[in-house]
Amino acid sequence: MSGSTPTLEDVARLAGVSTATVSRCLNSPDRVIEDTRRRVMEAVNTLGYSPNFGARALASRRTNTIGAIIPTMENAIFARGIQAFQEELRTRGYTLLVASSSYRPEIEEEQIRTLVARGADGLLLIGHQRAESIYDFLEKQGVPALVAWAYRHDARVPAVGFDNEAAMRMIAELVIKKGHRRIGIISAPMQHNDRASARVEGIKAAAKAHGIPADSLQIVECPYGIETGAEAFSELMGRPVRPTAVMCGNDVLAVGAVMRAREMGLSVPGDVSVTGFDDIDIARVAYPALTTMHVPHQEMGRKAAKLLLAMVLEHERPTSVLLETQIRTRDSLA
Amino acid sequence: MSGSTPTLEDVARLAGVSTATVSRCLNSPDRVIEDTRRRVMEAVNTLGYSPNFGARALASRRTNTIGAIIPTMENAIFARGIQAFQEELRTRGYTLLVASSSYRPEIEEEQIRTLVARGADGLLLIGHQRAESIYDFLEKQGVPALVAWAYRHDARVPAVGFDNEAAMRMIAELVIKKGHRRIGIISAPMQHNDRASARVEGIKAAAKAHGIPADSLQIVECPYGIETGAEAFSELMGRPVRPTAVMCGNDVLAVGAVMRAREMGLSVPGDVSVTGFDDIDIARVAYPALTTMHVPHQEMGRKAAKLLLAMVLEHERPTSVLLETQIRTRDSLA
DNA sequence: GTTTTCTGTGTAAGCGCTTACATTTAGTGA
DNA sequence: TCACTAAATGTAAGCGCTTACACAGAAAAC
Repeated sequence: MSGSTPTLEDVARLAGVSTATVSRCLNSPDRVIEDTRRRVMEAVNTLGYSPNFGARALASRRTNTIGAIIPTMENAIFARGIQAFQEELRTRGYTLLVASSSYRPEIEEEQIRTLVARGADGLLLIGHQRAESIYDFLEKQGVPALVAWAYRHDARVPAVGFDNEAAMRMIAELVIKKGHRRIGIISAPMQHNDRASARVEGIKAAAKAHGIPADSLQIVECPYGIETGAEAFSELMGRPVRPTAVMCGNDVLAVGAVMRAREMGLSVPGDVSVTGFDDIDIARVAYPALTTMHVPHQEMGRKAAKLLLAMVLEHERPTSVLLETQIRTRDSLA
Repeated sequence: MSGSTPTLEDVARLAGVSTATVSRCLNSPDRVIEDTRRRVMEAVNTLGYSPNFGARALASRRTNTIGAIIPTMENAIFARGIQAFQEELRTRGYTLLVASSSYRPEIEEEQIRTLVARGADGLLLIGHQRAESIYDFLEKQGVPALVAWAYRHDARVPAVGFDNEAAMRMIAELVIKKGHRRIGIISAPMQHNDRASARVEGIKAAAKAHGIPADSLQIVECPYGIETGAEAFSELMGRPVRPTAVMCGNDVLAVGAVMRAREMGLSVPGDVSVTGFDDIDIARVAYPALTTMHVPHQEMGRKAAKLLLAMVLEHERPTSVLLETQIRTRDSLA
C-alpha cells in the first residue's frame, strides 16, 4: 500500500526515458535497443509495475478478450467444453472471461451487457433462445456472437453444436426398440432452454413414429442436480402407471434417478431402465453405468474458439457447424 | 456494425445534453430531473449504448470487481464454493472474474497479473503455497488477497479454510481403528499443492501415532480425474503387498478407485476399503457410497466474500477463519 | 562530402469516461 | 422588488495508456 499503484510514467521517470519507450518495451520489445530495454525492465520490476488494462484497451481499441456466458459452472459438460474453448483461445493470445447465468434470462442479459462493457471482442452463448433485443444490442455494438451446444440452421447467429432433437430421438428409438411402451421423462425446465425442449421433442417424435400416444409419456421437469433428479424419479415411480423406462434430459438427472432406484430397492435395468444424455464422467461411475448420448464437448469448444476468432478477426459470418453425437451403450437400458 | 460503437458523447448529442448529464443519469439518476432523464434513457436505448468499463474504471478509479484464481473449473468443490462466493459478492454490488490455473504455478502467476491489470479490487487465491514474489507484487499494487481451502496461522495473507492435515488425520484414525494396517494412498500431485501434501501428512501422522511404519504406506500421485484415479488404484492393487484400505486425496480419485475395483471384480469394502475427501455429490452416487470428509464449501465461499470485501473496503487485515469439517460415514469403509 | 535511409527515442494528442467547479435557472424570504 | 440559496446542467481537466508524427544521430549510398 506504499502510496498508490505505479504507472507507466513512474517507470519512465525511474528508467530515465519517455513513456512511449516504456510502452514500446512492453508491447514490441524489438523496437527498443537492448540497453534501454534492460533499464526499463529493471524499473518495471523494482516498482512492481503492471499495466492498467482499461487504459490500454481504451488507447489501443482492442482487448484480446472473449466472453462466454454459460448457464451454470456446476455442469461438467460446460466445464469441459469451456476448458477446451479457453485453451484454444490462449494459444491464439486471447483471454477468456466466463460468466454464469444460473439459467435465468435476465441474468444472462445482464452478463452479456457486462461482458460487452468490459470490451469483449466476441461472445460465446449457449443455445439460441433469447430475446431478439439482445441480438439487436450486440449488432449495434458490433460484437460478434456464436452459439454453442445447439444447432439451428435458420438462426440469427451461427452455431457450433449438435442436433439435440435428433440425438434424443435416436435414444428414444433404441428404448422403443427394446420394447418399452410406458416411458417416463425427466427433463430440465424447458421454458427458457431450447436444448431441453428439443430433447423432449425428440422423444415425442420417436413415440409418434411408433404409435405411442403422446399423452402416455409422463414428463417431470426439475432443476439441474442429482438430488432433484432423484426426487423426480420418486415422483414418476409413485404414479399409478409406472413407466418401464425413464429417459433423462442429462446425465446428472439420470444419475440421481439410478441412485434413487437403488435406494428404493428397484433394480436397474431389471425393474426399470434409465437413459442419460451428455456422457460426462459420472455416467460411467454410476451403477449400473448409464446408456447415454456422447457429446463431443472438447471438439465443440475448440471449433467454437476457431470460428469465433474468425468472426472477430476477419469480420465474416461463417457457416454453422453441425457435430455428430453417438450413443454409448452401457448397462442401464434393457 | 453500423459505424463504430456508440459513446457517451453520441448519447449526449442525441438527447441534446452534455456528457456530464448523461453520466449522471447512469450513475446517480436522482441528481437529474425526471424529464431530462427520460430523454437521455431514450437515446441510450435507441443507440444501444453501453458504457465502456475500462474508461469508467480509469476515470472513477474503482472497478467493483473481485478476482478469483482456482486450480480447475472441473472440480465440483471449487465450482460450489465459488458459486457461493459470487452470489455473496453480487448482493454487495461486486462482479467476480474467475480464472483457472490448471494447477500450474506459472499460469497462476500470469492470471494473478492479468486480474490485477484488469483492476480487481481484491483477489481470492486457493492455498498458501506460491512464490513470495507474488505476495510482494500484490502488496506493491495495493491489492488485498485472501486464501481459501486451506488454513495456516503463520501465513502472509489471511485465510478462510479448514485444516487439511487434521481433517485427513481424522479419517486415517478411523481407518486404522477399523483394523487396517496396510494402507494405500492416492493423492493429487503434491509439489505445488499444499492441500494435497497436508492431507498426506495427516495420514502419516496418524500412522506414526499408531506404530505403523511410514514406509509401509504406499503412495501413488496422479492428476485430478476419475480415470486417473482408476489407474492409480490398478497400480496399487498390482503391487506385491496389496493394501486393505485405499485412502484418496479427494472424492474424484476415490470414485475412480471404486469404479475400477468393480471392474476388477473386487468388492468394496469386502476386499478393499476406500475413502474420499470433500463430500461432493458423486460421493453419494458412487456404489458403494463413499465414506469421506465433508467440507463446508458454501459457507467457505460466503465467508470468504465477506472477509475479502472487508479487506477491500475497510483496508483492514482480518483474522483468519478456521472452519469445521466432518466425517460422513457411508459404505466404502469396513 | 552530401544526400538518403534507417533506427531509436521523444512529443503530444487522444481513447471514453467521471467529477470538481462554474454557470444558469428557479425558488425563497425580506 | 432584490439579493440569496438550491437545484439542474454545462465545462473541462484528467484517469493511464498507445501511437502517429517529429526529430536526431548513425549508417549506407551516391
